[in-house]
Amino acid sequence: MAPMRLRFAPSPTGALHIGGARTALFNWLLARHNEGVLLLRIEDTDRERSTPENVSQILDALQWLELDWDEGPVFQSEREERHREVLQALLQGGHAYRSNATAEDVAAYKRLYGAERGFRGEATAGDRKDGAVRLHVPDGESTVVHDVVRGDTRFDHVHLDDPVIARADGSVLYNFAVAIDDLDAQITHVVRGEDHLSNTPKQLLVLRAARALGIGAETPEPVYAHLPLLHGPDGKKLSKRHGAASVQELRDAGFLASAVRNYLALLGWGAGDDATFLTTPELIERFTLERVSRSPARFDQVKLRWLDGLHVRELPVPELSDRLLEFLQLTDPEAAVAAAADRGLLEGAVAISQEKIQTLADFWPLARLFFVGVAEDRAARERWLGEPGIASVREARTELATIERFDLPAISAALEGLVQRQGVKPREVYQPLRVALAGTAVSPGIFETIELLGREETLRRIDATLVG
RNA sequence: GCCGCCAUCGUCUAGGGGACUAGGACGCCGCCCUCUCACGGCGGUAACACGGGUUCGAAUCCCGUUGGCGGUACCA
Repeated sequence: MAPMRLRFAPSPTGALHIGGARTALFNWLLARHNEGVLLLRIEDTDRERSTPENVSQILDALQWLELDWDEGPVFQSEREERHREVLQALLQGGHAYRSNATAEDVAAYKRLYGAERGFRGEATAGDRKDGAVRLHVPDGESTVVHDVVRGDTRFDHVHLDDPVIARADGSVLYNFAVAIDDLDAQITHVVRGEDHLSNTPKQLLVLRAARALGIGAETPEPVYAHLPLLHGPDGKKLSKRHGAASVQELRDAGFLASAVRNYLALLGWGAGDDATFLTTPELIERFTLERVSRSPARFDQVKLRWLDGLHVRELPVPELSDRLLEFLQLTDPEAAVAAAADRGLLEGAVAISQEKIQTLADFWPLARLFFVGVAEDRAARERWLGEPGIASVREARTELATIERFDLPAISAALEGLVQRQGVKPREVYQPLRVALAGTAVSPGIFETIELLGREETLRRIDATLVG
């Protein structure tokens, strides 16, 4: 059996949005699940908006998501010659024609014939070469789109305008380019957002006109699958307003790529049982088009945070440390330098912070005390370092200075003993100590923190507190 | 306006005529654990948009209404 051939075809009009990322992911999962081929095609026929910066943004986003492709990237703009060739064939074969009709003409037509009749242009007389190229839509017929997730949808031609497939200057438009490019690339499955469902009959019409002329006649029509759209938490179209709307923003907010893949896969697709935490190999193993749903989903960052926490906890410490370093380099270069200075310390801090963070962004506020010293938090000092707090820290210092081996069991035994002897609540001892060592009221476990800091540094910070 | 798609807890979803007094997850609330923050455990809150059919029986099938979204560009 011929391999499944899929494509992801973003238009570089800005950052890769979450919806686009989801489409890329589904194509990728499908390709990997079926051992097929994934083609990356950049749809840059819109010269105004397609900039090199936008292209690299998309490539960066895919790379970060760890979604690779097997062929391409193919730039649609580089296929101009082929497009003109097929366009000529369509023109000569009588499937398309030049029309001088302007937008105003079309509007006038609709006023005249009512909104239920699609626009049919007049072919420009003689051999004049000006005017846009329109595809001839056969009247009185209809085109049925067979869609794997939606079933059959019939589009009656009466309602369809003869679509403009090329500008007056001969450059082709989206619905033409897509059909020809998919045909030439022998794409077997077109998987994309539902916003393209209404475009599909036009593309099918282009495809069939070309095939009628013998162009790609041996290539079967692709199978279509239109994915439900993604909306913001308010049900409206996803935008910056909703927080992170692009892959870059997700990365900068400290999410793990594996968690983003996991979460995105759950939007419009379900494993069937109640599996929620799914590793990427599991996603590949279980993903099928048949389980894609038809209704739109909302992007909810709260659930993504939860899922990210699960993925953080699954990562081996060395790997999580690498991710953390990458993240800090991106968002806080100074912190990155400090964190990278001592690998052992970094991994120690990561190990005792791992189950307390949900995203990479949560790490530094919790563990900065190991790398850049005591923080300035007035409220924490006032709350915990009053008379009794200071007294308690002084007691703790004596304990910590005298234990033999400065390790976790000894430290916890010493401090627990102190709590018992003083007959106070544990927090009355631990919180002042925490503020003395971290400067803040939040840190990893106090015993673990002290052990990692080491006796010398622990006592030094305590002394600084007692003096100050 | 016209054409089309969609419609189960606040959110993601399971469900595809009787197994549904509708299941799971996130969130939220309460309790437990507890040195902070988290994690974890237990319990709770909460939905079949509405109206007609079809059927012995409908969340599941059909029609309509409403709502949301998409398309209707010499954008993609």
